[in-house]
Formats: sequence, C-alpha cells, structure tokens
Amino acid sequence: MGNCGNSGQEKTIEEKIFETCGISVDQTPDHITGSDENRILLGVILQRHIAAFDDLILACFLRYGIKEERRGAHKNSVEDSKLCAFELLAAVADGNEKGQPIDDKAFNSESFDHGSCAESAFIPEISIQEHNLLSSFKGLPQSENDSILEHTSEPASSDVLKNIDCDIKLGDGDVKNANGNPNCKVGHSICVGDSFNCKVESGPEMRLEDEKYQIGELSMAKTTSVEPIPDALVQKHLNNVKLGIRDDDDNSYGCNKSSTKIRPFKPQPRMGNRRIRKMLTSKYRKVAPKLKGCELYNTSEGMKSFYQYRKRIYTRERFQQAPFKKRKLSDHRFSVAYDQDTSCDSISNLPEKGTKIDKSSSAVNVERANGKVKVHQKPKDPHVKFSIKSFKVPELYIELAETASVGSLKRAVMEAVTTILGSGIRVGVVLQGKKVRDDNRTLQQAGISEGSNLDTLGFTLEPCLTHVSPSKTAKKPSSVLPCEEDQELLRSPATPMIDSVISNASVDPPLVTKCDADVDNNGFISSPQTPSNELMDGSVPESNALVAVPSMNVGPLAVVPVNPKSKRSELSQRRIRRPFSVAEVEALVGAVEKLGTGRWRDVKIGAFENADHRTYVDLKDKWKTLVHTASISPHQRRGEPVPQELLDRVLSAHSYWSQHQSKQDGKHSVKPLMKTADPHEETVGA
DNA sequence: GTTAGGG
DNA sequence: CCCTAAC
Repeated sequence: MGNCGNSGQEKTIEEKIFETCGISVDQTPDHITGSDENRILLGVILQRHIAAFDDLILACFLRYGIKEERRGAHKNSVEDSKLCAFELLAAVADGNEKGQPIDDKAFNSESFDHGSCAESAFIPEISIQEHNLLSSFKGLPQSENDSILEHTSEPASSDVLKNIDCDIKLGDGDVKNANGNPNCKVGHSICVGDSFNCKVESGPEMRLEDEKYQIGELSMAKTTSVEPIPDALVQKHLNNVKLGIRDDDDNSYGCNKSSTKIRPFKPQPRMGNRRIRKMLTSKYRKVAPKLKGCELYNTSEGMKSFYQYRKRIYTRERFQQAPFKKRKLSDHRFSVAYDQDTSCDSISNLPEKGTKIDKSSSAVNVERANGKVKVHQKPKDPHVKFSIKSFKVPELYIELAETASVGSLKRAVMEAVTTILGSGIRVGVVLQGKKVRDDNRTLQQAGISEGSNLDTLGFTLEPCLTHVSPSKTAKKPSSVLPCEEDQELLRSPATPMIDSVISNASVDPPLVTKCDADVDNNGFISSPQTPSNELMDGSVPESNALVAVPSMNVGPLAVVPVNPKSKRSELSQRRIRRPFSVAEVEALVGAVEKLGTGRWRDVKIGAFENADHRTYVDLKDKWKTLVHTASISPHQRRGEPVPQELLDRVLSAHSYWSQHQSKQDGKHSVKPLMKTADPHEETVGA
C-alpha cells in the first residue's frame, strides 16, 4: 500500500537488520543490498498479525537491545525500550487461540486505539479465527467501539501490569491523521518500512505508577509493499508469545480466565489507523488502584494472588543449552515465554491474490513454521532468499516482593526481556556446520548462493563477550542483590552456549556430534572421545530455532538471593544428559542378566569399565528407566527407541532377579539369568 | 563407597 | 541426572 512507504532515504530492511546485527554494515550496501545479484534478504515481512508483532519485537530488540541504542531524550529511554519490547511481546500473545487452556494464555486482549477514537478500545479475547491482529489493523468496527469500551470497564481481575498502553505509531507519525480519520484505510498491516513509535504508559487507574514512556522511533525501511491479506487467508497464528503469570503448582498463568468473554468481532476494513494501542488489561486487570501486593489481584476471578509469598526479586532465564539447575524460588512466577505453534501453513501456500509478498527481488519471503530459519529458493530467482522466522525467547522468571510496585514489576520484566536479547549479541552465520567468519566475503564467495545448499545455512546469536555491559541503570538499587556471580557461574564454562549453533541443516552440524559409546567385541562400553564438544540433544532445540543467547549481564533485577541450597551452582554443574545408546543398553542388559540387579558396581566394572561417563548410579538409574520403559506401551516411550528384544530381556531379567535376590553372599550366587532363563526356575538355596 | 529410591 | 538415607 502506498502509504506504507516512508521517507525513501531510509535504509532497506536488510540493511537495517544487518546493521543492527552488526553484520558488516559497511559491506551491506555493496554486497548485500547494493547489487541485484545474490542479494540476501534477511528480514521479516509483516505478513501476518503475529508476524507483524513478532517483527516489531524483533525490530525493537534489534534496535534497542542489540545495538543498545537507547535513544530518546529522556532518561527513561532504557526502560522505554524495554517496555516497548515487553509490550510488544504481550501484544503477540494475542495470538492465542480461542478456547485454549486458560493457563496458556497471556494477554489475549488488547485494545486498539482506532484513529479518532481517543480512548483505547478494548478487545476482549478475540479468537484468531474470528479476528486477528492483522484484521485489527485494518480497522476496528467503529460500531464496536462502544461495546468494546464497555469491556474495559467490565469488572475483572486486576491487572498487575495493568493498563500498560503501548501506542505504536506507524508511518510518519501520522497519528493525528489516523486519529482524525478512523476510516482512513491504511491497510491491514504494518508495512515494512513504516516507522513506528511506541509509547507506553500506565493506565489511568494505575496509580501506583505514573509512568509514561515515549519510545523512540523505530523504523524499518520498506522493501516491499504489503498487500492486504484477506481475512480468509489469515490463518491461525503460528507463534505465541506467552506472557503471563504462571503458577508452578497448577501451571496456570496466575489468573483465571477473565470475565471478558469472547465475542465475535468482525473487523471492518477501515480504520487505517496506524496507531495501535495495546492494553494489557484483560487478564490482569486491577481493581483497586492503590492496593499493593496480592491485593492488587481481584480474587473474584478466583485467581490467586500473584504476589503472594513473594519475597524476593528473582529473574531467571533458562535456555536449553544451559541446563543449569532450575531453582524454584517461588510458587508463582511471572513468565515470558515465546512459544511456537506447530501447524501453520506457509504463507507461500496462500492464494496468490492479495498476498503480500512482492515477488520481486526485494521481497522477503517469510515462512513461519517451527520457528526455524527457512530458506527459500526459487529455481528461477537469482536471489538468495531467506528469513529469520523467529526468535526463541527463553522463559523468564521474575519474582518480586509483594510490596514491590507495579512499576518495578514492569521494569523487572523489561529487564528480563532485554537481558535476553539485550546488549552484546552478535549474529553468526553458519553454513554447513561451519561458521562463516569472514564478513568481508560476499555471499557468493561464502557459498551462500542460490545454487548452494542453503539448507545448511543457519544463524547463531551469541553473546558478545566484549559487550558485556555491567548493569544497566538500576532503578531500584534496593532490589539489587549481590549475586550476579551466580548467574555468571551458571552459564560459564561447561555451558556450551557460546556457540550454540542452530541451523536448519538437516545434516548434523559438526558441533552436534552424536556420541554413542563404542562397544567393543566384548560388549564393553568405552568412553566416547569428545564429550566436550558435544551438544547433546537438549542443547540443540528443535535444531532449527534461532536461539537467543543471553548476554552475561543479567541486569540489576535479575538478581537471585543467595540461596544456601543451591550451592552446587558454583562448583558442580549438572552433568550433561547423555542418553544411552542402544549399544549401551545392550551391554547393560547383558551385564544385569549376568550379575543381577543390586550389583551396580560390578555391572559398571564389568561392562562399563571404560565408560567414564557412566557411573554405576547411572547404570542403576538406566536400568530403572529401562524397566519402566519396558513396561509401558511403545507409544508412550520417548527417545531413541530401544529394540523390543532388549526390553523383553529387561523385563525378563528384572523379573528373574526380583525373585532371586541378586545380592546374596557372593559364594555361589544365583545362577545368572540367561536369555533363555526360566523365570520360574526354583530359587537358589539361600 | 555402594545401594536403593525418591525427586 | 541429582540427592540422600541407609548400610
């Protein structure tokens, strides 16, 4: 759409992104975006509602986080950016499907400020099917305004985050225009190239905090025009960003479904307003403004008080690469998680009509699925097209004292969020398992060309160690606890996150070496060679997702009270998970058949003598799980399947040795169980 | 140091 | 895999 455009002087999105990512900005113009050939289009197009917000998030992070360009005249710029990101995250949460479990929702509702409508409208949980952000962008039915607003006042649970408004001003600050002309059809979606402002401010009822944020402008160059996407084409969201309060106990998000009811919402293709106001009220609506702590919560909804038992401030992120011990410091946690749905049709499958993608060279073909980086190659297209589909944001846990202000909560969340993608992240390019370090090479030279096997192309987000900025502004010094070391230690040495490579290569990248133990002819297990480099399963999530590696800096609020219990965080780190290979299972089974259960040390010595990474406790545990595995239905089993034959032997041996106490006086112990052992064999003399 | 079990 | 009681 025409008005999506912005001042032409701006850089293209790829330039922006490359720039913000620190990918040789200098070369960008020449090698990346300057020429028509082999042009890499890295970016995201705002095709869908979710994508749009996702992109915004990405953009925000890139802009404010990675580059740390906390601009903005006023001092709150930092918070602003964070808040912005936070809000955007929340915004994406809207993608939740209707009818989804309560606990799985986040901020499903949001309000949009439709143009002239000065007040922010509140859109109660609108199912994706019926309504989606995308369509929202098109415009809200003015006729709906009233009823919508109605919901705003609807008694509901209090909102911890309450009324955090996020105004996104799109375009050249054409807010007024949008406001003034509700019917201004701007299109359904934010166009790449639009610039927008985020203004976050606390709601009117929010008395605890009177914060007002004016986020700096974030702009993306337009690289392609986005055509309106018919609602019919809009499918379910592909990704969800969950931002909510989770209760460890029931795994719910702290509050029950708000009273807000889902109501069909038929967006009208108008309101081209480029301003979006998000109101994170639905779920966490606050009742009594001045209440604090648990009182903030309206219990009418049966929701538990969020702040209950809150005593410490706690922020924690967990990454799949970093299996640090999970610590539960509270029963209720506030979590921000970025999930991704499974099913989702590729945009490219959508009917041609109305689709947004500009087939031209500059188009960024986005396909969101499984949060992977997908490379699109079109035989005839000389351009290399690929896009980053999403970030995987680790879970965040934030714990605040119940006396903490809402504002501090917001800050905490912001801190946590930005900590993840905040300072010091650099992007790495991995091709065929190897990092492409030379930034000066052209894509073609690097082997990233249309003809190359782009399936092996991946990206990494790594902490830029040199960028580890101490702690950002600590608004709440009081909340800062002295234990950042803890965090550091947790993710240091053994944690192989420095190079967590995530590629969409189907082939196992070098780093992801499978290390099945070797089994010699004697059936003995020998120790794997390089346990150091391996990134065991958990380390390579979905193998394709882009994982944001956190910077070392945890931030002032990400403090964890020194917990005496968690002493191990310093010295010991949980060992990496090393699934038993079939060969190992085989050896184990064989040993147990012979030695029986209860003689794990012997089993270890006998069959795993050289497998240093397998302790007899491990073997014992494994046997335990094997027995369990063997006793459940196949479809319930997970992991590398163990041959049924082995499982049968496991059961057999287990049964046998259960009857024949294996640990009897060494003398003439029990007769070893052989494959053909008869479980009914008479007991050996005691 | 080993075992056995719960976590 | 971790943690520990119990031996």
